[in-house]
Amino acid sequence: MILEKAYEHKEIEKKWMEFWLNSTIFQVGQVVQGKRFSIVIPPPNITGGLHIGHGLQYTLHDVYTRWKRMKGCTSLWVPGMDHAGIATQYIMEKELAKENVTREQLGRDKFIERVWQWAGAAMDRIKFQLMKLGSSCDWSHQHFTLNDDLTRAVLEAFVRLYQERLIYRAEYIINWCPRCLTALSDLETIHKEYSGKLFYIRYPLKSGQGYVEVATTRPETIPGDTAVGVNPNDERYKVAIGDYVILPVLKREIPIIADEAVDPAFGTGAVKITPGHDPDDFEIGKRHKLASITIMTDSAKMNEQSGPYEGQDRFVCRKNILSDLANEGLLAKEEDYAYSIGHCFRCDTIVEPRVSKQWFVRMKPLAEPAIKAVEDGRVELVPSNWNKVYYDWLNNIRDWCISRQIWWGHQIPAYYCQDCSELTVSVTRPLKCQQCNSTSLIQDEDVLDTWFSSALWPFTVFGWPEKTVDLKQYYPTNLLITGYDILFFWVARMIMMGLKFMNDVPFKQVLFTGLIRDEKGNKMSRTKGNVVDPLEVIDNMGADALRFTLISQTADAMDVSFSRNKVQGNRAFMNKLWNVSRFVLMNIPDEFMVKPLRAEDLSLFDRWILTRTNEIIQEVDHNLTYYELSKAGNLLYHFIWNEFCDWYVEFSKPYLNAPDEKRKETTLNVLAVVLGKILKVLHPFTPFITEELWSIVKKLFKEDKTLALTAMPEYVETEVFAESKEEITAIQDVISRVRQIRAEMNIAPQKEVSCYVKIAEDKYGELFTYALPQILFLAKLKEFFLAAEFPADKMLVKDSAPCAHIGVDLLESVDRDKETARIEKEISKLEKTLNDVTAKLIDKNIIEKAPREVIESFQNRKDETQLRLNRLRAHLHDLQK
RNA sequence: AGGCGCGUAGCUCAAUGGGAGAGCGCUACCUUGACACGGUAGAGGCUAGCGGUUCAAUCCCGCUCGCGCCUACCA
Repeated sequence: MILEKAYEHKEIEKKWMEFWLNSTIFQVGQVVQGKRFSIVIPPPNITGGLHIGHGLQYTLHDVYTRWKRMKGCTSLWVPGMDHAGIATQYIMEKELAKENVTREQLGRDKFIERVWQWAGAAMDRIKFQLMKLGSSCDWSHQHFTLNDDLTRAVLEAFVRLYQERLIYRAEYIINWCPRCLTALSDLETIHKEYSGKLFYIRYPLKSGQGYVEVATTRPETIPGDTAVGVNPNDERYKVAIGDYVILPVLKREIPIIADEAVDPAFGTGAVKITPGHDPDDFEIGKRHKLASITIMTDSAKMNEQSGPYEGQDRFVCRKNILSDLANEGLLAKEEDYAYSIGHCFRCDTIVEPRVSKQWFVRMKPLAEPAIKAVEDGRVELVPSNWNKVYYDWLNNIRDWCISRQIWWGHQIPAYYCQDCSELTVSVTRPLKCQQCNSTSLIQDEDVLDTWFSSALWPFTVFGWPEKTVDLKQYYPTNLLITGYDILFFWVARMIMMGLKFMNDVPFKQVLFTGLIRDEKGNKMSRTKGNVVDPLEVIDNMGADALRFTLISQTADAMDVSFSRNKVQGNRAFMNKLWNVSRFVLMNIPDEFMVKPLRAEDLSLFDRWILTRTNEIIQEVDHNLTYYELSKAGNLLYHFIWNEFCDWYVEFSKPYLNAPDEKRKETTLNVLAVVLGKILKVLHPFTPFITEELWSIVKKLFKEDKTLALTAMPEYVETEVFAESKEEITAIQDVISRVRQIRAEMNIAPQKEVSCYVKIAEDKYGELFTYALPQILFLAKLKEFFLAAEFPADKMLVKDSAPCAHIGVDLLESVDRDKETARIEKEISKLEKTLNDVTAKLIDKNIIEKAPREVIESFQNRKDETQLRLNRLRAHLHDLQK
């Protein structure tokens, strides 16, 4: 079978994608024996398609899933998606806006129905994208956070935490998005640097004798002030403590209080206290039993508490208040001031801290075991420099606001009695109030933070709270792969919840990936328009090329710049692999079957490539074990291209074209064996092309399994011949030197010349004689002579390698100037090396203190360099005669 | 403010306590029956700066400069 001349990924990827989709080879059985590997997907959300960052993460998932499968594990990758409450609702509202409909007009049920339609389409699209990428998920295990089974589990978890008082409902200051009209957790509030102003405002003393000056960035919250705070040790204000000031604008009396939290060095040392709209002030207010006044509506317009400003947007109000203060002479000064300000993670609106009744998870008791799990190694973070960040966050953790005032999500299973206002928390709707038996119960309107359900993902996908076989077999999972950006959002919370509900960690290792940036290192974002669509890249250059590029670039969770050029380079690599396979198949006769290799049949070249193949197999295994993905990728790239293709295949050609049938057959055997191993080792990285090639090559081995289900090759000691490497190096050196001379002397590539070598050691005589066909072929030589002395009657162009002194007879007059220049250049290089190494060898300190091996290596380098230098100097001398 | 990371060839990035590499780009030659998504040869770097440890530093330590990110209740 002859392959097409170039690798065309489109047809082939389509073929294997359909095969994988329609077969059950990636489905794990109900009850499995032996080693297991399980990994759950960080569920992509249904707001849109996958981006290139997903592409990286899911490629790594697939590499490990396939690798473990080929290493004999029952390998399960659980796919799924999450419902992304706020984000999805945001998008749906925008969709509805196109139809001039609001969600309120539609009503909750109809709205949810619409979102489900959207979700269905989105999930299909994501599944398609995952398939395009080559993902070997078990689709029979697919989950969605809002499906009935997971919903039940989420509610169950909520109820249990509530019963243990780890979930509570309280009035508290939270981050409020005035656009999404919902509470946000601290993590969903993105702090950004903001160039604003610091305003100094005078609050007149009640006595009428002067004023206290406060500094604030938010004058519009003045109507909410219920005190002015100073530090108790601040001499300037000691006498004022307990006194009252008149709140500007509203003319209300508020006390001057003392609190340690006030920094005397900042501003004027006095601060307005607004418990209703500032988290710190809220805490101070609690300590001093101050009133908390909410001065804005839920969409951040000033409310009736703001007197004349009622109805104004908060930023309009700021301007107006400032101008009123100025008119009254109460605005002392303003100065430029940069500070950070919270924004909604989804819609980027500036959040408004606001007091409201919300549901919270008590985090301290959950965080402690999670810290311990990483400390004692039950969970290993890779790379481990994330440990510190993880500990730091958990040690300073605050309670987690989990209620959201939206419709799309898990509705909180809390029911309020309309008659006695008793609260009942229950997975299923209670028939009557537990207190008064009233049947008039209303469920809490709010839904849970999406991340609450995500935190439960590693066990809910296996059927929790039922004690299922899956749960027993696949929990804890082996590995979690995700971006470091959701260490807190997700990883830490999963560990906490896993320990809480399963009494065991959710995964043993966490591999963090970097973020993918554009070619210039900028963050990708839809607004910048620099996002890369993985499907477009796959269509143009192939999924394997994309995968291999992503793998080769990822190291130590460092951010990577995505480069189309690199994908192009790897597409060329795929083509190279295709063509070397084509070469092997073209040379193999019909009916040929690979026979077991016998050491005595192997040529030097065979022994060498088998040695290298085994070394690579061992190294790649090591790299994957230690999450050195880019090393593994680069290793394979260079082995396949620069060793197998550039050298072994070329060495093999003279044998394939020679009459020695036995030699030819062994060579074909080795070509097939090495190619087969390459396809297997490469398969987790580039599944499509390797499956396709294997589907043809496998006949040679009388195998019929699909490549994904074959066993990963292992290091075979009997196929390792250490001495072959040095011998091959000598042969390569001779060939390279001749090629160099030819190139520098502008000898036409097709012109065959003669070559004379004076070998450095006897053993090379035998070696070069053995490799004569290869040397003649690859150096494009007519004749190759082993000589004690170079023939005196020839004008040779000479060079020197460690194994031999080489003279090439160009059969034309040598340009003496050119040759002189060439030799002088090389001499100067060698002289530098010689000087460096000689200096080391006469340095007493080094001689006395450096290890013996190092000294020996210096000595060897010196001898070798000296030898080559002598030869070239002699040659130069001859030239100048 | 604290923490983390980065600074190596034109670009994107590797590497190692003892001779600095790759991919792309660039130059020259070559359409040679696996491959022009190719081949052969080549140019290009006082490894950000300063100091320290060491016989030896691109690598280990400290400082400086530059860049990026994360955390934080600096009004």
